[in-house]
Amino acid sequence: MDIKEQLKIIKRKTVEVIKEEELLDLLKTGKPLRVKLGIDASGPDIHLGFAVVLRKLREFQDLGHKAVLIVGDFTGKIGDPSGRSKTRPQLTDEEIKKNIKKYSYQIFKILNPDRTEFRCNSEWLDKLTAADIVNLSSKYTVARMLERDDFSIRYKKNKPIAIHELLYSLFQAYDSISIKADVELGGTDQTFNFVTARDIQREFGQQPQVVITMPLLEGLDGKLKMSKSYNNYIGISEPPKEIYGKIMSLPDNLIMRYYELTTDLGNGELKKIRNRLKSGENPRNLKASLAYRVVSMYHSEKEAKAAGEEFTRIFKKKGLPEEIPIHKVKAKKIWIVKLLTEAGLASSNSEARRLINQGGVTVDGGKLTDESYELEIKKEVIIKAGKRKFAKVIPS
RNA sequence: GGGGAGGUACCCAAGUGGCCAAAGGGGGCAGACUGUAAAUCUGUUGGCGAAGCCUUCGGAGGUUCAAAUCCUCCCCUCCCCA
Repeated sequence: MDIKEQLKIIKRKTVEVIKEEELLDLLKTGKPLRVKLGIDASGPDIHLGFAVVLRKLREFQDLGHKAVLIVGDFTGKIGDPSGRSKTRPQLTDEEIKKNIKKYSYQIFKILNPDRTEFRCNSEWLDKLTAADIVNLSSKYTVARMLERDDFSIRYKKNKPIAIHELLYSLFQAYDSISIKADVELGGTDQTFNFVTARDIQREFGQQPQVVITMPLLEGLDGKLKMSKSYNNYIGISEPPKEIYGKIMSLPDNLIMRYYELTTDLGNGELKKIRNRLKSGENPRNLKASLAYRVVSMYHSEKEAKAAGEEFTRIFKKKGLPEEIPIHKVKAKKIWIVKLLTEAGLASSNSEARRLINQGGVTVDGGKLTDESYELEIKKEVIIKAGKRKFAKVIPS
């Protein structure tokens, strides 16, 4: 393919390419490029935000380049030695292996396995001696580290920054050296690390990597970036109706953003959708077709359709879902509060009481307001708690 | 090493002997409304089958009828000086 054409594809929907001329030169060589992407060894769900980056990586693969996935198992194994971060628990080799498996299952929904190389950074980081680490850290200064937004904010706010956090930045750079990355891909929040890597690579006599950053997708709350720790994410391997429902719960002002970043629609089609929104079409419909698209991408059109129908049934028509979890009860009579807790509709008796008092509980469609009610279990009964939780209670 | 300021629930943050299961905000949940799990408004937000009790304000002890609050020791963070 023509190099200009390649460049155009690569640049689509990116935020920044550092530097474009260098990328052009690399493309001109005609060799498959090594495109680095770092992933977390703790193996969380891959969400739509990360998928933005993965889909870009897939585009590289389709142009004949190689994806090099770096599993951060070194940092994973150490955990956070200061114990400050709960999100960095210590992982064993076993767990890491399991996580990689779990990861690849999700990743290959997007990437092409034939052009993917999985590497663990403990491969080279484990081998570093104290002398190596001193040498590596001599290549960078504290002042430059503190330029990083995240660090400078914390520093100004008198929040702690542990020294190993600074080191981790350097280790990431060292990853790039070890795998001889031509390009590194990631979200805009990673810019600093990626650029640091360029400097360090130069110090080690290596051609600096080209840095390509992608926009950060906002999460369900509409404000913060999508992330597991904010619990505002949509995982690509979540069940179809979860993905569908979560997209329906997006704030309306995020509709276009999601169309742009989570689908492969081109400018023409995006424009059409933008016009439909402007002309006053019910945003609900546009969200529904977005949800349909996304579910189709990661599951199938058939499942997307089913998820859509289910959504209409439950929320528009206030009906019942297709499948309702069954809860068997032995006793002839049971206290409603206890039943809600046992059936998993409430996490504690207190919460169950709250639900009842707030009018969130119905039994076979009838609202229940007495928290001391004893329910007789003679036949099958459908309990609904809140808008989305159901249980079918049957005598056993 | 010396001096100072701090550590409160999911997060931020008030409270400096009883009225404190702990203000306020964020987030979560529920209800109303609707176009939907949008937006907006209202309510609610430790646990235990009533009263009452139990656990929770960095940790361990102590004083007191009573401790987030006072005392002792310890751990952690930040600032200034060296």
